[in-house]
Amino acid sequence: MRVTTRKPPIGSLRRDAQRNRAALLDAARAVFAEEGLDAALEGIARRAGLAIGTLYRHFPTRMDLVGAVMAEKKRAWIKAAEAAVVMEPAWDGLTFFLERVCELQAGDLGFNDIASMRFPYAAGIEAARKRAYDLGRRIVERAQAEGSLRPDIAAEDVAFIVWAHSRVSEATYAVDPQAWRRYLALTLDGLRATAANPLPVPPLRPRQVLRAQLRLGRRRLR
Amino acid sequence: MRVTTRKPPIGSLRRDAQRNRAALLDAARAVFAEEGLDAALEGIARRAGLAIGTLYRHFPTRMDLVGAVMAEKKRAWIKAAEAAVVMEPAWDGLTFFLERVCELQAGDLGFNDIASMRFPYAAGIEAARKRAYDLGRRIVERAQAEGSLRPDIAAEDVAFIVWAHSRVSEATYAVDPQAWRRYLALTLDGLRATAANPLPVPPLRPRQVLRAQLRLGRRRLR
DNA sequence: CCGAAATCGGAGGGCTACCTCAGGTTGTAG
DNA sequence: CTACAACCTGAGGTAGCCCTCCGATTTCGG
Repeated sequence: MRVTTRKPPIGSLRRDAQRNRAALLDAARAVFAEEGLDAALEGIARRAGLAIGTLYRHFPTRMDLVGAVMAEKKRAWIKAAEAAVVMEPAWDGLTFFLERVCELQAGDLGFNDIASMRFPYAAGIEAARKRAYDLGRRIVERAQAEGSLRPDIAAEDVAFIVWAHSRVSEATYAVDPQAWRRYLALTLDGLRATAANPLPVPPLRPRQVLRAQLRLGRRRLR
Repeated sequence: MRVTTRKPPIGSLRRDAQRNRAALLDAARAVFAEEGLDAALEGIARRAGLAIGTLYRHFPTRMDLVGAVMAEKKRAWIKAAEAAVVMEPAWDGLTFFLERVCELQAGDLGFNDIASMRFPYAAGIEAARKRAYDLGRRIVERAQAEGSLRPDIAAEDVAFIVWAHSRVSEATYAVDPQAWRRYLALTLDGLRATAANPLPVPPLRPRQVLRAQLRLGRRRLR
């Protein structure tokens, strides 16, 4: 007698579970985009037409769901940075990077949160942010070496742009989905070497950026 | 028989009520500053050492409390604009105005909300914002007439700065209370006529600014 | 077509916040 | 000192959300 019992491949899901998981991700994508990462999980389940228990079975913690929803955007973020860091002239790399990040942020409050806060217990997200910020540093330094980016800027100042943009797109996206481009262009004009006037205070230190990112999070999650 | 009953002057309060009202305002000032205008009213009452019913007796709606707490800052806002609009050169008026507004926003999430959202049912606040925005328009136009401010800016673009700054100071204030000055300086460098490069999209129309302000509010209040 | 395992539903307990109101307390005019 | 209006309290009803748990349902290999 042969034991032909074939277990389903590890990690595979029953068909209904696959369907439900996909529905949850779709709903979460939409809701997180509209409301941010602090959206009500019950609302997501409702929108997916499923019970709250099902959501928790698939994603035991909020961050599990967030991680799954944001996976693609996270990859796009890194890819943009990797492309930007080898562009020539380096100024184009900088503008490409910032434009791409802002594009990802536009109309997606969830990704805004990803880009501007920290989530100490979500390793995947933290890794992506660290990678993006490290690449950002090199992008900045290359543009400075080339002479196009004002030399009194620090890589840490990029965080300002991300924070600022998150609010701008939150306000304007529904009203004019392209409006943020105008604001980003103004910002870029202030970053050119030719625009430089003395800055009143030194940049944040890397540690301070991290603390500032945590601060944003404290208000809304967990 | 003479009726000598002297009613207390209209609007005057019993001494204990005066004390309590002041305590509520103090607590609300602190809590709104830390958490924004959507802070829990029960937390404010708790912090004032009073029962929630007392808070509601003094301030029947949240906006009554907000209005009372923000009165001074509202006046400071208008005063800054009125001073700026007659400064010479006009560029100094513009920078003074923006710096002053950002200073008011810094470390006060409540005033950030006042400056960047709309509250259709709070007439006093709406009047102040309208006045500030009207003066802002003249400040912008004067600086353009003088040639110091780039001509492709619209008064509506000032709203971008307020929105952006609200997030920047939210993130950074606790970590470095002066950091926002650096970001504002960068922004100003992008506004100089000498920094101008073509902008990709037209400014928001006044109506769109109003709608965008409402949008920010929808997420957090009422 | 059966039965075990996987999955699902949704009630339920816990929490926090909103806002109201009836009953007790306090300030003050006279 | 008194009486009453003004004031204060905090329990209580409503609501939304979190997260868990277990009985009911569904899937799927054999």
